[in-house]
Amino acid sequence: MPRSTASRPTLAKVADHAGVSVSTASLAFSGAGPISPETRERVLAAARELGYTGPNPLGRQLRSGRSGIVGVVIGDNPGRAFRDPVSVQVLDGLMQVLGERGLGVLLVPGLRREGAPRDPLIASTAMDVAVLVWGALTDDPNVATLTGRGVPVVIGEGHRLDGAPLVRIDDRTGAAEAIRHLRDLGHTRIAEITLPLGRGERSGPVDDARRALADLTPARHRMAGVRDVLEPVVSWETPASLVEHGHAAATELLGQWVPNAQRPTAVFAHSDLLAAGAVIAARDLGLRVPEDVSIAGFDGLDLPWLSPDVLTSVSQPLREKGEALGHAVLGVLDGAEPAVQTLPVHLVRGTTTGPAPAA
Amino acid sequence: MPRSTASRPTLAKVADHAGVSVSTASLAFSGAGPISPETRERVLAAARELGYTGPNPLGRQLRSGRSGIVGVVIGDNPGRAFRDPVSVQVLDGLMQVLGERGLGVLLVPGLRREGAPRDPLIASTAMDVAVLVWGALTDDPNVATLTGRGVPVVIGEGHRLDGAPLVRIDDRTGAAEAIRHLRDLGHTRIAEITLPLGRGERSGPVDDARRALADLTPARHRMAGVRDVLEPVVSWETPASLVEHGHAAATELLGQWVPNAQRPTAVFAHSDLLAAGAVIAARDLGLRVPEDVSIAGFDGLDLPWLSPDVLTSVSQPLREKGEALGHAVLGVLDGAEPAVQTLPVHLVRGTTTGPAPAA
DNA sequence: CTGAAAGCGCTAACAT
DNA sequence: ATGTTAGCGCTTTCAG
Repeated sequence: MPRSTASRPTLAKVADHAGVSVSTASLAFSGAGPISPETRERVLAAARELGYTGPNPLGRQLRSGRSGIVGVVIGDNPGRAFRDPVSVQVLDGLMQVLGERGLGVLLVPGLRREGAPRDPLIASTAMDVAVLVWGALTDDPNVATLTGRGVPVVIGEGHRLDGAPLVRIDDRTGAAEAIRHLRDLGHTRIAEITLPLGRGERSGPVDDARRALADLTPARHRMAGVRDVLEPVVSWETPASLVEHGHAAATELLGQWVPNAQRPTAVFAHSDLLAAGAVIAARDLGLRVPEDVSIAGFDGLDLPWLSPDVLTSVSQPLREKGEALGHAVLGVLDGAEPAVQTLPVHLVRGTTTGPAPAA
Repeated sequence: MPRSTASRPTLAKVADHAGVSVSTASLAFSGAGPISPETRERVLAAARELGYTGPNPLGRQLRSGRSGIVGVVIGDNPGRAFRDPVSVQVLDGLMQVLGERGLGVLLVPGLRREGAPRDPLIASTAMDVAVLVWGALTDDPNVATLTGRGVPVVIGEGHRLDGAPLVRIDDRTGAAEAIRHLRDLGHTRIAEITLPLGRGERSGPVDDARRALADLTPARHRMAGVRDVLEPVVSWETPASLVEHGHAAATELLGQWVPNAQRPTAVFAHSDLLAAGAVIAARDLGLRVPEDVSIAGFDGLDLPWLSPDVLTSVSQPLREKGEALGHAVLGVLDGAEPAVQTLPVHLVRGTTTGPAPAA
């Protein structure tokens, strides 16, 4: 067995040992051409003897011009990106599809902070395609760097980009459906807890000016959907889709209300994690869900720890979204025309929404 | 702006355009040699004109023999691996350290199922080092494949492997500490909810024979730590560290007990997610925590959704573990001697453990 | 079916 | 400080 310090055998050595040419030896491994079974076996035997485990990927990559690597650009901070089950399920579907084609997924942290130097990985790692999954902004510098390098981009969230496939969900319709559901239950004072509208961790009420500036598409489109049905009595921005931020926001929205009669009777949160935080906040405030306050979310996550409550939520097909992104990547590699694909969402009623309390 | 279909300019073209040799042009980008500021600027200007954004990583990699990629082998299933906050935090620390050295992290799914063909990525993707973070078994076929290829391995969980650095936590001491805490509170009937002992999703009671076969180190060592202090009245294996499995296990352990007087007064779970499931199960059974039953976990996660309860838990330094793994990887690349590093853990008391109820 | 030859894009000796 | 040269390991025409 060769020591790790020893140089590994090369295809040339194997060919030599088997008494064939390198090109023939190459064929024995790739199977991409005619070769007699005997020669093939002879080459493989020689390889076995020399401890050659297959063509060096680096040589293959340079020759073929492809790395077999798909960069997945995750937002601000890896820890945050993966703390969110939404991201995780999308990634899962994506890896599945890419894995079947032998493509590896490279995690690339995007901008860490506003104005921070762009990640060197974005600027110089080998990748055949980059997938932007979380929070691509208009004029995102990462996008500029990548396309400048000639790395094609697939957008999994964010604005349409010329020449790049886009996979999105029907945020606006979904949000509208949730609000319509609440309105049909008799609710008129509905509060909204939003996802982040842009970079810079902000929390607090959203006014029309701020709303007009929203650059992150999920929040932007879901806010629009809400207002397709009615104007929320108050809209509260959170810095991230985390339970604790939903809790904090709901505590503001439900707890500080004087006089009590003005308190919202329903809360629509832009994510299930935020909604779950709101449910817990309601419990902590001594409010019954849904008798005193109805709460609906967005994502359709399975949250066993919210037991016995089951969130009413706009369910989005997360794995499918990942898979669709994967197919979009394959399409790019195969030279297909970039397309926009919109995945449907639908409201799933749980136990956290009910009729508005009698005035 | 060149179209994506057009071939990108090469260093040779840039050198030509700037009127210098390729090697000089290379120096202008790498900075790894003497070059006059003027020439350098001339080269960069030429590059700008031609839309050359830097050396092609594929060429560089082949030449230098390094891919700049670290493979992170995740257990069975990506979705599962990232649903667990423990994995995520470790990954976060790892990416941070590697990112600072310009190394990218490639996610590699390990065995999907028992007997499934090994992932082609393991067998043939370019990586300078592989990190095994989740559930490496004795004689793990992935490990064999990787070392056979000459890819050095760093173990983040699992058995010691000759020549490979190992980063572990002090599972056994931590578990013992948790049990000692419970015993000091007067508990004698303590039940245990374990992490998976091996492949194959199993759930049910663990007897001595099964325990002897445990191949996954976290469960193995934590079980040993428990028994350093006392023998649990019952030990229940789960198929994965998920809230729902903790819930199911605790429902068995606490609910089915006839006569009631035999019911365990405390539960130690091998993970916080399992423990959280146990807390919820206790609530669902109408048991007060900690008055009727004390519950302790392992990991030291922040679980805001368990509010108002705060888990008593053996806290492990997850980010630090990831960082230590990162440094171990750098060590391997720098030719350092492989070492074993054991990180300390410590018990953090929350609100879920209290004195044993009076008989 | 097999072999010879060219070259993917780059870096690192070595020579100047 | 710059240029010349020689590959890194492989795949892929193109001949035979």
